[in-house]
Amino acid sequence: MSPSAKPVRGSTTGRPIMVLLDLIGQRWTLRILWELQPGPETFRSLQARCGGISPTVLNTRLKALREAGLVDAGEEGYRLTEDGRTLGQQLLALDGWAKDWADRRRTPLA
Amino acid sequence: MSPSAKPVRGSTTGRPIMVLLDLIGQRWTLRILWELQPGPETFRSLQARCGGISPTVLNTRLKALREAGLVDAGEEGYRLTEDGRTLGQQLLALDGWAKDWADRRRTPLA
DNA sequence: GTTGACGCTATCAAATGCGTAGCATATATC
DNA sequence: GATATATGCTACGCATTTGATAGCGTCAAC
Repeated sequence: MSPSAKPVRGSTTGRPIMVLLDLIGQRWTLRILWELQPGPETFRSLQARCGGISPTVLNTRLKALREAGLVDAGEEGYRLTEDGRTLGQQLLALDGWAKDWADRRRTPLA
Repeated sequence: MSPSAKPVRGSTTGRPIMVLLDLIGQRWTLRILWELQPGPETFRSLQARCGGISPTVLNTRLKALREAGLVDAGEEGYRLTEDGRTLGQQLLALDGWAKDWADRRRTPLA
């Protein structure tokens, strides 16, 4: 049986956004995508970059990300696919948002 | 002591993006933000919208989201704050991306 | 042949999430 | 006052997920 035969946690609609939210709403998934943005990483270097994430979880996440077509494994290790990179763009936008958000939180009333 | 004194899971850097990734990289968090976008919801209606999420988790997430300043509770129930709405904008962008992504996955080679 | 790095699995404990029941409050209806 | 309904939310016990640690099998260097 396919190991990707999970019925999608949060929803049964199959709507892409729900599938995506399910995927990235798992611990470490977004972080892994984030850390892969600069370039390929080996399993162990990626593990280090993610602050010592356990190999069990890292491997599970990498499997899911590969099945989702966001990551693949080449000679240089794991890297983002084309889709992974465009999703990474969205994360960069989030990064900008997060900075403003943090500023706003430090200065409760603008 | 503040109940928000969690040391931030994924990272200890305190970088806003990491704080954000930690927050939204929890099951249901993104989904809740997503469901609140159209307008305020009561605890129970929100629970229903999220496909029967357990009240335990819903309450935990709502607390975190309120502490993060993304959600607040008014007369009409829970609703997005200004920050929550702008983050919601990012999610809308993600929605668009997810649709394209799903299309691409159905058509392996464009 | 030993040392080191690699990807990854095994094992078990701890944290998190879930389903169900139900409390306390409020409002409305009798 | 008793009953009914809806609210937000907590308690409990079990299931799933995550986590830390150890270590295997492979490979290249030495």
